[in-house]
Amino acid sequence: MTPRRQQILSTAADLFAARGFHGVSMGDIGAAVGVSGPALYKHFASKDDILGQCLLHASDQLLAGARELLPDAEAAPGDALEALIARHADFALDNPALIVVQEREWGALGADTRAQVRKRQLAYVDVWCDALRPLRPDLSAAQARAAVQAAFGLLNSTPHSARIGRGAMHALLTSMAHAALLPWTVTRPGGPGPSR
Amino acid sequence: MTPRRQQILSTAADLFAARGFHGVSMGDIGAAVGVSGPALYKHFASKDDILGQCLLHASDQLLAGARELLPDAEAAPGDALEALIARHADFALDNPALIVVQEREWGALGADTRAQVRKRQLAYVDVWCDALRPLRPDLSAAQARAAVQAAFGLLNSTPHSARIGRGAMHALLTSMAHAALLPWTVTRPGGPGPSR
DNA sequence: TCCGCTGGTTAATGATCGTTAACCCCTGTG
DNA sequence: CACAGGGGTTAACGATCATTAACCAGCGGA
Repeated sequence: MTPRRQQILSTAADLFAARGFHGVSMGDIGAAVGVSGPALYKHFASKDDILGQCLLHASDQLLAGARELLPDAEAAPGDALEALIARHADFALDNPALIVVQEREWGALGADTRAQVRKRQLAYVDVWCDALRPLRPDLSAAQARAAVQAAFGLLNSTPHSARIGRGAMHALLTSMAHAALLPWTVTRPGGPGPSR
Repeated sequence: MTPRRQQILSTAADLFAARGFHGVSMGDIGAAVGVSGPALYKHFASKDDILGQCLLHASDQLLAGARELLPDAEAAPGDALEALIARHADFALDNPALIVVQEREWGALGADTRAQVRKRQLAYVDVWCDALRPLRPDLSAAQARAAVQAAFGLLNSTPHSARIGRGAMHALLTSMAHAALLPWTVTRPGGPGPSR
């Protein structure tokens, strides 16, 4: 993939995240990358194509990252979920625009592209559920999916706040997600807890 | 407020949540309430006015509901956060469209209305922080705000899943939010836990 | 040197949108 | 009965948008 394409996709994702797909014109995207309007058709077939490539790229990255983690965790199954949480937090902190666009604009996609993105998203949720369910046998399959989606909502809250540094945010989000999904495994640190 | 106005606001919120503010035309909103296009100007000054009233109404309801809870909780301060979580989960489950629009379209507002909505949202976060910080003295003010926003993200994940019934969803969300914000107070129920 | 391709440009086209204008019906009240 | 006003209609206007057309500069290979 040519660097121009990547630049356009990244810039468009930022604009879509800030103003919504229908709130951004081709002229806006072109101006943001230093060319003007119709030049974008040399790289993409249409505005919908730009959005589609954004979402396909984002869902691909998330799913591939999660699957990359799985072989390592077979020996210590309890750590798989931990790794998924940390990886997702990294992705959300590094690509807030992709996170926002992915959860906001999937309805603006054509049926075919939407199906492809949906497939990746469902597969991603499945990876999480496979990691969660052995640790939470009290949850039904549907409950596990809902819990995973809720954890995504927590981790994806990054774009709405981020007043503390990236490292602190990462630590906060991962610890909260861990507690939300595996509440009984939390150990109180040595420092002053809330009971005092 | 006349019932027609409320019908328009509610219908518009659903449409805005589904397709985004710029993805909905005045004709769409009119058709959804059974009138056509320009008739809406008998009730609202402009399309932006409709969005503004939606967001003002939503932020008002959330903030008023939270403040209504506070006096009752003065005797038992530890329960204030519990009540806020339960109330927010109720609101999110009952008004998914308002939740989506509120976190998605605030950027499309005019400066004046945006400031009003922002003020209510900040006050709402403050209510949560005031309830949380006595229970979590280990968190700085900024960390508490970020944690509260993350809890919102968790509770607001409702529109993205909701495959289990409302009661089960409410129980799941409140227990996860509790564990995420107050991890050390979680008690394992008598039933079969993950430790077998 | 000529040629074709890549990646630009500006102008034009047709559709859609927010908004206004002009008009109309109904209903309650003097 | 006259009539004012609330709530609706269709038609029209100007702006904006996605997309296409037509054209052009640079450049690597025959």
